[in-house]
Amino acid sequence: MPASPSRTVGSQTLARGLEALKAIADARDGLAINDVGELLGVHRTIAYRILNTLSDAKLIHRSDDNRYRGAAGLLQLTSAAHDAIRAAALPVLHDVANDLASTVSLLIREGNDAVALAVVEPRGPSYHVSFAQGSRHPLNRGAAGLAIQASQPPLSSEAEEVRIARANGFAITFGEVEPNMYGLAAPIKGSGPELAACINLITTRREVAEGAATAIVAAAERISSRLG
Amino acid sequence: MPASPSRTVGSQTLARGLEALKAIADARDGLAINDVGELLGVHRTIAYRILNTLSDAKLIHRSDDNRYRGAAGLLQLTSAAHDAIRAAALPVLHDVANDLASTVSLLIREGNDAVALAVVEPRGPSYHVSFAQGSRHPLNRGAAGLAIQASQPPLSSEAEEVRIARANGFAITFGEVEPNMYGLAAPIKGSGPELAACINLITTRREVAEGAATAIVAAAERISSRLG
DNA sequence: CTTTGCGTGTGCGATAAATACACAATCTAG
DNA sequence: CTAGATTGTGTATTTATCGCACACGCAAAG
Repeated sequence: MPASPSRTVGSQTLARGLEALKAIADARDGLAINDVGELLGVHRTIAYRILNTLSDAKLIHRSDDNRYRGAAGLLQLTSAAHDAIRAAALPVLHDVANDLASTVSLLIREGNDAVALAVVEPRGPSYHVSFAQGSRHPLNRGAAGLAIQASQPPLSSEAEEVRIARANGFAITFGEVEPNMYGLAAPIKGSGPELAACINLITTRREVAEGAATAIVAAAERISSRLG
Repeated sequence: MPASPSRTVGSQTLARGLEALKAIADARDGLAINDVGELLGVHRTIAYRILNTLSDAKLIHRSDDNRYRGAAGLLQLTSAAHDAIRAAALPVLHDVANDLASTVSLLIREGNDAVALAVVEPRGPSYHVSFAQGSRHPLNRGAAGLAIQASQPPLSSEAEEVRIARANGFAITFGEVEPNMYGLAAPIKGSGPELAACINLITTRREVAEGAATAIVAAAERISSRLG
């Protein structure tokens, strides 16, 4: 296999369709056919047929005003593979977020990224930071990446911080993902070899991060036990 | 426009890709390349290229065991158009579900269907019925369809039951969607002309349905007010 | 060690599917 | 009514897809 410097082979039509789908899902007020054609840089009739196919799949819906918006069929796509851990984690995340008045999230490993499966903000009008579910950052940056690696069996190639995190039961970092933000993460054990996960707290206040370790570790263990 | 009896024109490649995407998202333990090829009835290499494109879009992820599973990018597809009403409704739905120990849901109009944007089951080990979010049924069957129509300005063509529902502020039906199930629904007002919605309770017990009307109507109004 | 089998990734010619154009139909505005 | 903007469809052209052939890596068997 000659190391391929080029991009992976794919299919143009599908890629265009997915691009259109994402754009429509993101648009708060829908997109018209011409918007989509322009966005994709293709003839209007191409967009028309792509939109037809997406509509047939119930992933988008054409409203009476001839604009396309995301359809409820998108909700069915939330992967069954992640449903179990999400369902187990959400109530715990809510409790912790409210107790600590901070944003907490559930992250899993996907390739070399940590991605947010769920993000829960504290109830009420407190100041707190947040970020979008589905967002991702590299595994080698931030507390979440350390905790996720620590949730897996030790590797000879792993960094020193991972070993420390595994020994401590949690990881804490500052400014590695976002400037001036503390991250505190604990691995979720027993999530299986194909599902490495952690729970993560993010805050701007040092004293919150340092005082939350036991609560976060306990929450991770509660989630683990709910997975049995 | 001559009434077209044939199917809408679309694009084959995109349709196959979406079919693969749905199958993978549904599979609890992922799919291998050959599974996908067989499922689509196409050559393995076609599936391979489709899966590449879906992976590039971060909608699926290829794990170390070479199986494809739904990726967290799917979460980003939840339509921005529905985010506002979902976020406004979810806490209210939780409260009502627990208070009444019944499954409650948020439904919106999509064409001639009512589709479930959110389904919340009561906490705890009580007996209750449920159904999947994203599922749909025709607008002209069940309490939800009546309530959704009642949330819109009156039409001359609308059924008598819709007028009654609008006058009462809620609708109640029995066995129209599922046998032996009571449905109780209240329109959510002020959701805009392109977003007709209702809140719906489903139960097997007549006394629960009949006693819940005021609570459901109040919940619908709480959601309305949270949309301002 | 070699052989066999299985699964993955890629190059390439044939062809079916996507593309872009032309035109019809519909609606709104003036 | 005309003019313009938008949507939908038939159709020739062409390009992206298709499906095969083959190379590669790995693991179990001989």
